[in-house]
Amino acid sequence: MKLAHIGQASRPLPRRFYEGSPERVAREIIGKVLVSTAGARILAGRIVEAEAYHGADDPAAHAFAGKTLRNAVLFGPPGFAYVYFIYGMHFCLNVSCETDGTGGGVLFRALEPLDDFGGQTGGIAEMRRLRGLPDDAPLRLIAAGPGRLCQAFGITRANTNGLDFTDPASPLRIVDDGFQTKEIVDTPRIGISKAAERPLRFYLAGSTFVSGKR
DNA sequence: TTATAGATTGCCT
DNA sequence: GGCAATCTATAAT
Repeated sequence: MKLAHIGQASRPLPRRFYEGSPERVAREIIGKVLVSTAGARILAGRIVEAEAYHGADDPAAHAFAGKTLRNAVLFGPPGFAYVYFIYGMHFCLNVSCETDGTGGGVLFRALEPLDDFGGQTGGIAEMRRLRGLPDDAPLRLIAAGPGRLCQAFGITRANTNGLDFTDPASPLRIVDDGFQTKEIVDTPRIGISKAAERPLRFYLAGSTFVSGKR
């Protein structure tokens, strides 16, 4: 699809949005829209859940042990995609935060699938196909969870790690479509065993697309 | 070199 | 609720 057809809302959030603490970025990214133009259809989803991961002071974070080949993106400039492979079968998507040289990032945990973006429709059918779900599968099964979200967008470490979210030419971007978030809830992070008490998980109050049991 | 835990998901009982 | 799937990073031998 031609980017020009997507319109004003396609302008990616600027670099400065990602500078500073992952905690602030995780909270403020709720309500923004993740957009992929990598495939045949434009895929879009509203970010309804995210978690913050710091560096040296956060034992649960990949950046905690210092910079390695795997987590190098977290220590680079803010606004870049960090994708890792976990449990032998799932990918998880993060965006780097903090200034160049400091480790930290935000994990995308759940999206509300959006069928049309910039006048293009059919995104939800494509996301269901990528997830291997039947045509009548509930919407919330598409991207409620970090692994599901990546599968729905066709995201792998090979095709996404290191992408610049702020580059207008990037196939993956985060945009503000004017959506007003009413209330954002913070809770402890999910699925970790270290520093599990810190309230660094944020989600859109009332959203049925948040991960976890219901 | 071998063992184990992991920012998860889906299927089984 | 329990647990297998299946690869990687890191700890232990």
